[in-house]
Amino acid sequence: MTKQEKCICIQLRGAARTLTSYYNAMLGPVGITINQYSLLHHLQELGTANMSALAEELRLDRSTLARNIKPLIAAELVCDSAISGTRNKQLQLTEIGEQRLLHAKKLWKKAQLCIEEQLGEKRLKSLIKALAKIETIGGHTDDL
Amino acid sequence: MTKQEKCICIQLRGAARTLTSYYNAMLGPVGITINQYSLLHHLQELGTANMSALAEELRLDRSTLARNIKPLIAAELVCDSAISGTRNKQLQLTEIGEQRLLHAKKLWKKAQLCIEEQLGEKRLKSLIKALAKIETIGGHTDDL
DNA sequence: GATATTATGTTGTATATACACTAAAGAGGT
DNA sequence: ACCTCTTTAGTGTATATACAACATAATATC
Repeated sequence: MTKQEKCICIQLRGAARTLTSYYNAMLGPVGITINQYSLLHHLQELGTANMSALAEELRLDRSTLARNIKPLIAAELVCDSAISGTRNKQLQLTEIGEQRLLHAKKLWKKAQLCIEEQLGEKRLKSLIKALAKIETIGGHTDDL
Repeated sequence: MTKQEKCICIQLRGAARTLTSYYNAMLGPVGITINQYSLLHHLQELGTANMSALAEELRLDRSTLARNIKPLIAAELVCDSAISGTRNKQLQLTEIGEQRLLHAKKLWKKAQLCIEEQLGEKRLKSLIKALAKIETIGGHTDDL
């Protein structure tokens, strides 16, 4: 083997798809995706947040968040408790959202542990480090 | 540090987004995305292929490929040389497609090398291995 | 207080992705 | 030739993602 001829980006994207599919399958019984899980989880951490704050927390574009949050609001897992007439939203989990997240956490943990085992401690550590390094490319070195 | 509390899947997705954005920026001058680059590249390798074969090569759903290939056909980088009335497509690069890919390859190489350098040989190798391991999860152990 | 600037959220457009379904072409068996 | 089963491509729907543009609210500046 001479060089790494295959595109690192494409390989990374492929692995992300595969892993997403795995987590989604594990979360199937709760009826949310891993992406939605992440959104709910971060919102719970924040307690309350407007779109901008939540988007920043999730490292997503505001417009992306606006679209991702729609099905969650429709399913009443998230609500906006802002006073009418104000532009600044007050997003938070609903009761149903809290319960759903609680349930999801168990399944998430199972999935996470399973992947950790499959990878092994050493490979996991180096993976996390490599991913962190990649995140520093092309800009945002702001937080942390 | 006790455990890996952050979701591996979400971290992987984030890194994939970041890296995609980087490759896309590098490919900007050619006017194609890294995803489209991958499509063109694989199609060139195959020479000629129908949708199913190309989708399998790319590890994508046929319907995904159908959508991804549309802008490339519209831009006349890819064409279908099948006889009219036949269902089986004969996809291949056009002249423009070949030229564009040739140009893109140079920029891709630059991006790839830059990332390889940033990661370092050791981290790169372990990353590739971890990604390969992840790809074996949840199914397709068919090829290789 | 009026105006200029910024923050905030949404919409339009485009790519990326998959599952379920449909339509139609091909292949085989009788 | 006719019928069946499979292959092949495309559509509908849904999520995920970002950039550009916009409208309006909030804030700062004068």
